[in-house]
Amino acid sequence: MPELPEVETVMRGLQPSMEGEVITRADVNRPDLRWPFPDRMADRLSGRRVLSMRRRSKYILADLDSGETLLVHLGMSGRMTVSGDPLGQFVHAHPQIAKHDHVVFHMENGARVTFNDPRRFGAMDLLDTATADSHKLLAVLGPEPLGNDFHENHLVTAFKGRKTPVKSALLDQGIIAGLGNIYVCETLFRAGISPRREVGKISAPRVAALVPIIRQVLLDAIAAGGSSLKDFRQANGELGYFQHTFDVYGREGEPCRRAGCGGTVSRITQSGRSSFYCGKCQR
DNA sequence: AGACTCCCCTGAGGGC
DNA sequence: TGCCCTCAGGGGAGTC
Repeated sequence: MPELPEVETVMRGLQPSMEGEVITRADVNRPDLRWPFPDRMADRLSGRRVLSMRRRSKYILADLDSGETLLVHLGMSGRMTVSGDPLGQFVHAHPQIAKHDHVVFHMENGARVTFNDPRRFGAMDLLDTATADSHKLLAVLGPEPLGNDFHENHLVTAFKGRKTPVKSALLDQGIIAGLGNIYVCETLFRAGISPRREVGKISAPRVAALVPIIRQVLLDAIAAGGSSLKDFRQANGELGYFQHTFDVYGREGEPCRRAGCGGTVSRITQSGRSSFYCGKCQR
């Protein structure tokens, strides 16, 4: 499910209920998600104040007053939703434990934050805040596409001489962090580049042009509250709606949206995942 | 090093 | 209605 825009949307939605607030109690309803939870996770969360929340790639990070940072990954089907807000800000109330509600945070302010993940590809961990960036899941990440470290030279260097298809390269979290299948497809459509194109054979100007396109695709998606296919929900339970503006993703057999193109959207499989593109205007 | 494949897991949707 | 098959937004591990 969640790529950078969805994780950013969830994190922003959680902030009003969690940032600066105390976790009175955490209910941990199973021993693991993708990996075992850290030792005594419920105890280490209970009574802690959340000092700040941020996003790195597809991870949500919450710095606690204990000197530890809670790391959350939503995997493919994970949701974090807020209910029980005493201000009535969140009308999506589900007071009972539903199927796949694996972790529930009870906030001192009355909010209840529920982590629900049917497929359990998600993850949670606790790390030392001071050395969080060197955590093995974070240390391997490339620059944030919306940050200053992501620029034309970075991509030109990363692509130089490599035979990887551009689809695979943009999915590589070590080259650029946070893109997933949907936004890579949409990016390549806007750039007019075929997903099969070897990165080493894309001219430097076309590589450079990817930078603002990637940023704009992500900003557009964040502004739309992310994309909801099957699973994604914002923290208040609402759908995102960027999926209504997909140019190629999920549009196999439908007409290309580029003005005057007249092509048809194709689907191919690359490294086990579907790529959608117009073979006529993406070269 | 780089490029594959497989796998973790549940649920939805299509064909019959 | 039900069964079986395929597929899904991520990403780590293992292999060549």
